[in-house]
Amino acid sequence: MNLMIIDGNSIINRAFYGVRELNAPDGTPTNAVFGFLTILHRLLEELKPEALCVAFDRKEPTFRHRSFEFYKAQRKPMPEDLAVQMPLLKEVLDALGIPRLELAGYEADDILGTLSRIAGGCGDRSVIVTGDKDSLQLVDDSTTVCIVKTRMGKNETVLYTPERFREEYGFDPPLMVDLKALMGDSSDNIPGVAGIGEKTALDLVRRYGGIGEIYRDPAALDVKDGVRKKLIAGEESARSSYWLATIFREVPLEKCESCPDLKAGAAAFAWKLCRTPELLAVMKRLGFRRMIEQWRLNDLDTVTSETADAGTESPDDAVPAAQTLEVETPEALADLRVKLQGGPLTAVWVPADGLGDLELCLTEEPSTVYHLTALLLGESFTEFCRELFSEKVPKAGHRVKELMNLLHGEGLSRDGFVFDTALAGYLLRATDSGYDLESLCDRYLNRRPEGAAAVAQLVPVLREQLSEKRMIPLFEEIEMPLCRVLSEMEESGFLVDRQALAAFGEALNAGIAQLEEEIHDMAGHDFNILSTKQLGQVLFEELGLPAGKKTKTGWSTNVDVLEKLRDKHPIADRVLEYRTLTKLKSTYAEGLLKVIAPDGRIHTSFQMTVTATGRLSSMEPNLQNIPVRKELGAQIRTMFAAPEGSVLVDADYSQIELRLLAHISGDRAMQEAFLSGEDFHTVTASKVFNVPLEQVSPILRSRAKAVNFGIVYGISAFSLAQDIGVRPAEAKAYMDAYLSRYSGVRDYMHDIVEQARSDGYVCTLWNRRRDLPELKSSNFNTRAFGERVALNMPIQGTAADIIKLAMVHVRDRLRKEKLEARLVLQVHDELIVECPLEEAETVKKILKEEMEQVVRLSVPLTVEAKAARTWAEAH
DNA sequence: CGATTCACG
DNA sequence: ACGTACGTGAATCGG
Repeated sequence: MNLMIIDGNSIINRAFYGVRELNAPDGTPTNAVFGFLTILHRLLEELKPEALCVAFDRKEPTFRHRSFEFYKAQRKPMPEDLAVQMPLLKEVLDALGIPRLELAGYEADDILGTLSRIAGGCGDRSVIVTGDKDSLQLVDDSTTVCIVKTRMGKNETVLYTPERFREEYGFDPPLMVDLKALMGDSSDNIPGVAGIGEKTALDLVRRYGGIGEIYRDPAALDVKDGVRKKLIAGEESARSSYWLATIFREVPLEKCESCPDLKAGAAAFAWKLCRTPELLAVMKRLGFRRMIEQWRLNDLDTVTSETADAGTESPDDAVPAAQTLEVETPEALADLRVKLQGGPLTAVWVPADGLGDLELCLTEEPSTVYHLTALLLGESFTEFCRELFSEKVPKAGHRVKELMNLLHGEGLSRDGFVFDTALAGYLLRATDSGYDLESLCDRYLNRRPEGAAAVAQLVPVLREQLSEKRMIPLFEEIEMPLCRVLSEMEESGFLVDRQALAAFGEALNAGIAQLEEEIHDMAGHDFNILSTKQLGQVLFEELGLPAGKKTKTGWSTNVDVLEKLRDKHPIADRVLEYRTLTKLKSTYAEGLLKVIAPDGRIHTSFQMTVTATGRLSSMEPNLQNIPVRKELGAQIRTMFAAPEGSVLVDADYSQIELRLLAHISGDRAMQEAFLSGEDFHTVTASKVFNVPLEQVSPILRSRAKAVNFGIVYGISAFSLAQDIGVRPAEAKAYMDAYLSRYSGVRDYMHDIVEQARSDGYVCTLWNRRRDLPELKSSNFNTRAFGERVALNMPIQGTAADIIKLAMVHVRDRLRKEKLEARLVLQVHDELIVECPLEEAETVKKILKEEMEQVVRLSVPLTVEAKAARTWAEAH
């Protein structure tokens, strides 16, 4: 028989840190239980065990086979949010009928070891499921260990048989104990031998075996003298560590509460899923709706007449299921029209395929859905829509900007939208991966009404949460009005010169062909230059060039690496050039040609709910990454133009992020630098390198510029060094000088991280928020990442708030002044307007005014605006 | 479909 | 000892 034994503590721990925050309808955290069950379900599918049990730690000091000192120094206490889920998990396991084993004074490990030993003795096979590698010592012919890892939110499992173990470690599983005795394990408070780390320990065990062999005659070992010394000095510690690392396989399991008769071996734990009403009730209470479907818990296995239809409780749905009313006659339509007139907020749902039919739901009456079909209602439907989609009827929708695009396409107005459920969802949790209606319903309603009813029922919940987080002004004054601005910009599009673009693409071919030939000649054979793998082989194996950085899959061949090879072999330059040309050709020349609409213009779509910082993103195509930095690429921008008789006005904020750093940090020196009107990077260079302003050389200025940007990103000295090509120690000196001259920035960096740690999030000036669970991670890199984000997001995000608000103001001003001018593009700190030649001066003035005056800070915001026929010239 | 590379702010 | 900057989207390769 096949027995699966789960290390309950270890798996629920993994689950807790691996699964995002989740709550039951009553607010109890449930992420760890959810994660545990997800892992369990997957393992049941994969391993199909016939018997099953879960072991838990009970480390009360009634009996200890490990010494008291180490007991005291146990790991940190369990976080509160996890602790409250332990009883929940046990309750769910009981409902599932899965036996639990725990015994005061023993760890789960010991129980796993004992049970697998007993099962093996009865001729049964066991799989131990756990998240840590301690249990690998138990691997033998009848015991496999399944290690569950959480990587990037996904669970991975590795199944260790003795063969698999030997392959990876190079010795037999029982020697795992010896390995730990040598190298120690800080998470388990096992000291090991001082000075011996993983590398040395692995080497010793592979070559000599266990500590018995190693200590038999240390003098005879073929190791460095230093290692021998450490080994000899640490013998006692090694021997006690061995004892500590050994899993105790003689736990008196029969003393466990409700332990079945172990003489039967694995059969004592025979298990299969029983879909009982109790189980269904628990899962419902926890709000695990998807899991109920996944496990088909609604198909109850046991039909019990009394409990099934008692009807005494329905904890899940406080709101009755929505009822759909077909509006089929002009009279019914007229009635509905009257209902809308009092100005109640109306939720609108339009199916993806267009305005053929339509659902409405009054938020005051959230369980009645009105369904209208264009075909059935004919003329009166059009009439009705004209009124519905007007200023007079306040409306809520899901993805309002897209809805506006659709409406505008049908000749209807974009007025009256005051609530977007997707946008609200985004503001509340900017790092989620998507905001489709189903996910929002799962998260905020715990039920899944459809279409208009979903929107109507979400509105009050989302509004309440926005209000609680003080985000209503951000939502109502910036994001909602922006929907319309963006919808208009997408409709406008950006004119491109199709012929010039095509000609440019053609012109690249000659260069590409020539470079391809030269590269193949230098390599001595043909290969695919764009294949990193093949290129790596040619450069580093065949030509024997020094390989630099490695990636997960092989050698890196990126610009940094290739630039270092420039002096070593002429092929490097050719490959860089080849990459440049093919990128311009495929991404820009061909890519953009493909998306020119019949009107000769490119209509990007702006995404409002993608970035974690509050910026917009642009896709299909991305017009926010059109080349500019290098000469050849910048030619693409000459093909973005205004039509005959019109011009483009380009306006961009200068150094908005650094100005925001000066404002937010409150650093006087930095503020004064901006107020002085001097070039900011030059002033910085003068301060950092301690030279008079007029003696700042271009190289010093560019280094200071790199430090300025680095600070905004939360740089390390190492990366700064890499960026500007100096030694890390030198880079560190620059940063120290910078932070002592701008000491307010140093304080800001410290304070914002502290604040983020205690609040769990950071905010912009408009209260746009980003949650930072990374700061609580046990992983150093994850935590360091969280700290950099805490520094950067308020700055990048406030810049996003500012330009978004400016866009709304600019658009309103252009309309109010009855100009033909229209916004066509935003590129993070830059706005582009197309207008008739004669409006150019006015538009320049309006852009500059509206952008600079949108908010008053402790430093001025400055905008440079210029008009020209092409984007290249205007920028 | 994940990884790599490179275009932008 | 770690592993090295924030935020995006598109094209391409290769499993």
